[in-house]
Amino acid sequence: MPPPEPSMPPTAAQVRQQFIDFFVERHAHTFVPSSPVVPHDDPTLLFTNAGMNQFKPIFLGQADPKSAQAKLTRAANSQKCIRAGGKHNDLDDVGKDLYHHTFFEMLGNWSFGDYFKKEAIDWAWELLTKVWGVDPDRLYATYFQGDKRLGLDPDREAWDLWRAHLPERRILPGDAKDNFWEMGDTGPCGPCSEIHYDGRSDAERAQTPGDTLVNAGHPDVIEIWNLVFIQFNRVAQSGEGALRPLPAKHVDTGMGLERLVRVLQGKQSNYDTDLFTTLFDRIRKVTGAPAYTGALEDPRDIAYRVVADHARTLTFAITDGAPPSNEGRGYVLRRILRRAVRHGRQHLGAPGAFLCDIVPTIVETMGDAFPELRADPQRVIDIIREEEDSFGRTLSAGMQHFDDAAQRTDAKTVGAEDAFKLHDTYGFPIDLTQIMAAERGMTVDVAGFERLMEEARERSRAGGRAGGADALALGTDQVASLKALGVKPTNDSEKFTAKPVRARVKAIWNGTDFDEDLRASSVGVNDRFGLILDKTNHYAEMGGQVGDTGSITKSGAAFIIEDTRVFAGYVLHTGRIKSGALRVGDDVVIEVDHDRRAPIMANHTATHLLNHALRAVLHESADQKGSLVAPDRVRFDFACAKALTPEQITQAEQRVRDDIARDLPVHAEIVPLEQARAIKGLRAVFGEAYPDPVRVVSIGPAVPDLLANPDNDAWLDRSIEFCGGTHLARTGEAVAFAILSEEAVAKGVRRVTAITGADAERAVETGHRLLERAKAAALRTDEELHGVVQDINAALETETIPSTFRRHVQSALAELQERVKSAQKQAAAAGRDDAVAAARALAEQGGEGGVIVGLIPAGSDRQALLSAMDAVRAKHKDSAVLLASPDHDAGKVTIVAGVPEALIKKGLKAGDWVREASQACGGKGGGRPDSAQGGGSQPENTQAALDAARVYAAKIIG
RNA sequence: GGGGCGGUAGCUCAAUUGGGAGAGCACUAGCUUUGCAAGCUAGGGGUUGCCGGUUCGAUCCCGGUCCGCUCCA
Repeated sequence: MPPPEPSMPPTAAQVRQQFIDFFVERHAHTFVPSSPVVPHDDPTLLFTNAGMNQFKPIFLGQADPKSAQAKLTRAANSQKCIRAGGKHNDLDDVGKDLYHHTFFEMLGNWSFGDYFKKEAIDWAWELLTKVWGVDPDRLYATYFQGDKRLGLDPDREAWDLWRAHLPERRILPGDAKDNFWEMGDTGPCGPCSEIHYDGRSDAERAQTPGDTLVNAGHPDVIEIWNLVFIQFNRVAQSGEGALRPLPAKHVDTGMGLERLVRVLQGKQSNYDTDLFTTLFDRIRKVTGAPAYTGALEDPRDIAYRVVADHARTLTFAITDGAPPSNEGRGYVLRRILRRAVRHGRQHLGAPGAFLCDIVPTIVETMGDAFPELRADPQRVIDIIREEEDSFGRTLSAGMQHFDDAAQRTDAKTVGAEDAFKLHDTYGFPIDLTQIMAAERGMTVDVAGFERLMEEARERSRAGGRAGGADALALGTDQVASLKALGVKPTNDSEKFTAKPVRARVKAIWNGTDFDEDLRASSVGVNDRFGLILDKTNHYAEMGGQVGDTGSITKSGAAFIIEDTRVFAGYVLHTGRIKSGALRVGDDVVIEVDHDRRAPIMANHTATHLLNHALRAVLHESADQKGSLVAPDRVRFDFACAKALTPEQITQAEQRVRDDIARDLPVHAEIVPLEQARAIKGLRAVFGEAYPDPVRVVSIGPAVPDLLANPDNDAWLDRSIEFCGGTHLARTGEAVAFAILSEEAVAKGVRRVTAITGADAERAVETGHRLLERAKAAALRTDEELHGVVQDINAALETETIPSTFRRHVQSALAELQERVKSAQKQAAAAGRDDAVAAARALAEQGGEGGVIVGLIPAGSDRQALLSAMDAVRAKHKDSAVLLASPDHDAGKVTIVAGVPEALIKKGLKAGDWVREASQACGGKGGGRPDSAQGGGSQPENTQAALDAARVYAAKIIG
């Protein structure tokens, strides 16, 4: 590899490749592709934030000896990293300076018990100065100076090794904070050595020596490479941890690509390298903003940096399976997206959605290094566009609320309540509210806002703790005392057969202490206890399958098991003692409730078939997001952006039915994880950590056949999953299957609820019956139809029926509903005509003294009565009108009244008038002075009400 | 898991002690205009998400439920 021409600095893509080639070709490393930015098997991490993340199991000594990973001795790659929202959070700094990123690449090389300090240092020096031609006079190295308090010696070894390349004055000591690396409170750790680069001008360098600026926050004197030498293991000991030398010493290095490229391209800013300039061009195009000028404080240039950085973060995160959402890491991503959108709209003048249009450029420029970007860029674009649109809507709603709030207060401060509401309800970050306030010369009550935030947090926490259902859970302390008592983890191998088992009582847990005995006579009937036996046939709640119920008996004593759970290997049977007494050491018989277990098994097998069917009908990406396998139903959550179409539901349902009809055998076998993972089409829950060896449940093909030929495409057509649950022997035992509903549970996650067996058969039958009723209803008369439709609707609400039937019944009903509606409308119109006709007749009789009171037959149709009143008042504009209509069927009287301005002045208010009349027929009423309504419950007293109205009006008007 | 907000015409949204469901745009028809993102007039379009309760009367109040947004854990 010849050094590049000085006049032609390498591109970022070349730098990345040269780094990898250097270690792979020249020093026999294995290229291990970057792991996803979303760590799948490390719940402690929000995002992958360092190159070593995927190698953590090796450092921790937890890698499966049979795995490919365990065979690695040297590795190198460029790892995608995101630092946002977690412990390392650079989100707030992005844009404000020239070198922070939420997304960046970490070049790294690793030794796993292979080479150590000498090679790491020599190779780093070789690559930087020989391959890339970095000026050696600008380089500095640091080494660990030791820490007496921690009992650590200086890293003389590193110092000596650096002396081969650098003069003494450029090898600088560093304290434990900078130069001793630890993963956590315990575990592997060791000193590290950093390489710094002085990028200042020659004049500046002559004036101030670089060694005073290393690790001093100077923007041009920067750390570029960190070499970590993992040589100790910190073990927990009373008081403080002690360091033990590791038998296998490791090297873990990390070099930020963006910084390195900046150095190699001779730029003052990471954002001036070709990693970003192409993005800036694109941003300029899609926003129409003036070109990026590289200024530190210009809001427009800040916006450029924010948008470019965030677009990279979002593109990679979504590609790796983490879309923006309303919780967890998805929520961090949503906030990143909104920050970018705000900057783009506010400072770059972006018209509408624009972030999504940057994605293709990222795919283009980085797709070679990260081929996963090319898999489905349109999906990424769609997700971002949808988020942008949805944020736009929230934004305009919030703007409106802000305007109201700003107008409401004459002071110069936006109140804490308003600021909080904007945050809490409209998702306005407090800084956005502050910016908008500043634009109007106002400030925000931030202290009050923080107070309200704290209160809200407190409420949330309090809510999370509610519920005492976990009173019988075993915590770490209880597990420890069980161990101290010599109780061994429960042998639950019989859970798959569920045959009765003879066992011995090992512990009795009352929620507070472990008891020696449990007597029915001395405890309340509702008191619950937890029993631990030496062995069990009960399945403990796990993997979505609910725990078994059953009984524990010996002669003269019976314990009812209401639930089964497992804590650290101890299977806890919780429930109540029904009779007699049980003691620790008793020999008992434990039996599973088969009537409940049988449908659970059917439902679990059906869940697997459903999982497979959904993937076949929808898409590979319809990953399982969770499930509940209960005796009465199956709940299956999976990733899916849109609601399923009725056809898709029907297809998925039919596929499961077909598999049941085929009566396929269900195989389950425990096999090595590595081998199992190779099976084509195997289904594993994303993000779940599986044991090794792992249990494979295969519906159809036998497990040995799978292992013998793991690449066989035929396996794609079968359900093969990692699963520890209980299953049928053959699919035919499930008998029937029906999908009851399909709904959204969160953005991008849908839920299907289904049933099997006799329940499913019944549901189908009920569906048929309702559909028949809906069809038959079409023959009814308009008058009858209303009631019939209501009845079927009510049945639809309460009955359990498959969703396909539900949909058909609903659409049949919708048609009938239209008929009911038009019939009702017609009847109402006819009633109104009659009422108006009667009103005209009444009007002909003339107004006696400006007051017209009369009975109109309009049933309880208030509208008709009001129309009638309008008809009367059209003839007698100056008269006060009160009309009443009895409805003998409903047992009600409806009254309306209207009074002209002149008579209101005389004291006749419509509200009072109506009230007077209503009281005479057992009711109440009220309204405005010019118009009021009322009614009563005694239609036989309608005449009395009218009389009362006449008397009252006469009295007031005189 | 807990909290806040919303759901009204095809679309965007109004509607205060609970008292006759509206506007703009879109749609249909007629008129007008040489042409125009036109103008005028009339009209159609609503289970106020759904279920229940309180009430003489509920878009409005209460309870439940579904959907969407949002904050927190």
